[in-house]
Amino acid sequence: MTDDGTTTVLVVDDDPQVVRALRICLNAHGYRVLTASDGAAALRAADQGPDVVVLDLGLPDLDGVDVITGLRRVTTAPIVVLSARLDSADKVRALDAGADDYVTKPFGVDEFLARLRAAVRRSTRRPAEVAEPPVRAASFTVDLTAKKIHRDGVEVHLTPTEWGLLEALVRAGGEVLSPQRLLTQVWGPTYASATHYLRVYLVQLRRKLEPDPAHPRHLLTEPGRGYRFQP
Amino acid sequence: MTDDGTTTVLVVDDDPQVVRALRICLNAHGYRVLTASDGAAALRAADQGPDVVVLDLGLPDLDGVDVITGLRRVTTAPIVVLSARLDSADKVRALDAGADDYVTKPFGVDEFLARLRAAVRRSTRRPAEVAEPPVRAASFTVDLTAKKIHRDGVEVHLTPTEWGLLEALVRAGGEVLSPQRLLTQVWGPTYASATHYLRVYLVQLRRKLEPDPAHPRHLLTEPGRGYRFQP
DNA sequence: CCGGACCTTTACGCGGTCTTGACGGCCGCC
DNA sequence: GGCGGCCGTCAAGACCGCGTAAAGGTCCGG
Repeated sequence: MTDDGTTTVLVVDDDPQVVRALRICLNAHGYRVLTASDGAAALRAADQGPDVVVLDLGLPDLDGVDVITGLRRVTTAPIVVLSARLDSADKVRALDAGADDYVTKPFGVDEFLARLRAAVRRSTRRPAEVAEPPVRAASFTVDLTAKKIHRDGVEVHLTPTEWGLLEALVRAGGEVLSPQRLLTQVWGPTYASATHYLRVYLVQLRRKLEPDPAHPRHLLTEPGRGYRFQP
Repeated sequence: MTDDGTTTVLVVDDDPQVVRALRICLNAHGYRVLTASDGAAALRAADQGPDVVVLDLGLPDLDGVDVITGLRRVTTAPIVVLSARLDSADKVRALDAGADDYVTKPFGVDEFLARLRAAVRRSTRRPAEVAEPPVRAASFTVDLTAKKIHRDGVEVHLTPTEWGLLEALVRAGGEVLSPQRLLTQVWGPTYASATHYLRVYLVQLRRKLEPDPAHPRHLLTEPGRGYRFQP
C-alpha cells in the first residue's frame, strides 16, 4: 500500500478489452492500477510492489501455475486468479501454487470487488495478528516472518533445510528439543532416527551464526537430550 | 502431545479435498493428523485426545456452534475454525461458543500454520507455568522440570543415567525403592537383576551431591530393601 | 551440457559415558 | 574363626554420541 493509503492492483490479462474494463472499474473505486499482458511482463511489474495481483490464467507465453510460482518468489501480495475454466482441478492447482482466491468468468463486478477487498484485508491484517518480532541473540537476529537472518548488519543466507532447523529451535523458545522432535519437524516422520543430519546441519548453522563455532553460545547441545536455542 | 513431542491435530471437514490437502500439509510439518468428516465423527475422534482441533463450519449433520459446544464437553484442546463466511456475526458466535481462532477460507498456508502454532502454544504454556517447584535437600536442590541440580548455588552436571536414577528416587518422595524397581525404571526390565549398576551409580551421585559421600544424609541405603531419598 | 547450490552419505577423531571386573569392608551365619 | 552375601569403591576398557571434514549425488538454471 502506498503511503497515502491507496491500494495498488496489478492486472495481468492478455485481452486488452478485459484490461481496459478492469482499469476503469478499479480506478473508479479508488485503486491504483498496473497492467501486464503476459507472464514475463507480470513478473517484471511485480517488482513495483503491488498490494494485490489479479491474474488471468491462459496467458500466451507461460503456464498459469508457472506464473503464480514465479510471482510467489518475488512478492507475498495476494493473488486473485481469473479463469474461464470451471474445472476444480485447475482451481486446486492454482491455489496449491500459491494463489489466494479464484474467480470464474464471467463474474459480477460486485463479487469481484468483494473478493479483492477480502484478499487485501487478509494480507494486510496478517502482519498485525500473527507477526512475530525478530528474535535477538548476542551475535545475530532471526526474523521468523521475513525468514531472514542478520549478523553484524549483513544478511546471512541459509539453505531451506538450515532455515527449517533454525526455525524449529527458535520457536521452541529456549526449550530443549529432542532429536526425534527436530527430525520429524524438519525432515518428516520418516527421518526420525537419522540423527546424523542434525549434527551435520548444526555444524553448518553454528559456522554461519556463531562467533566461535567450536564453543557455541546460542545453538547449544544438551548431551543425551537434544538441542536448545539460547537467545 | 504424544511422548515424543509430536502434536496431534484433529481435522474436521466434509470436503475430502480439503482434508487431504490439510493432512499432507500438516504431516509435512511434523504433525500427527486425525480426521473426521462430520460432527458426530468429530465428537468421537475427540476421545483420542488431539492437541488441537481444526474445524470447518458448515458440516452436513450438525450446526457449527453445536459441534463446538459438543467438543468443549469432551476436550479442552484449542479449536481453530475454518469458514468460507466472512460474516463477522458468525465469527462472534463461533468464538463465543468456545472456538479459539477463526480463519476464513481461502487462507494462506503460512497464516494457517502460524495460527495453529499460536493456538497450541497458548494451550501448552499452562502446564509449563504449573511447573513443580524444585525439591530441596540440605545440601542441594533438584529441579525436576528443568532437569537441573544446584549445589551451593552452582549447577552440578549429571549424566543421563545419573539423572534418571536421581529422578526416580526423588519422585518416590522418601519411600524406599527396591533394586528391581529402580533398575527396571532407569535401565529397563532387562536389567532387573544387575544390582551392581546401582551401587556404582549411587557412589557417583553421592560423590556429586553429598557433603560427605561416605556418610550419606540424603541418598540412603536401606540394607536388604533398597534405596531411599531423604529430603 | 555444464556449473553451482544443496542434500545426502561416508569416514574419522575425540571425549564423555557406560559397563565390567576386581577388591575390600561389614555383618550375620554356620 | 571361617565363610558367604551384601554393599561401597576404584579403575580400565568398551562403547556411543557428538563434531568435523569431505566426497558423491541430485536437481535446476544458464
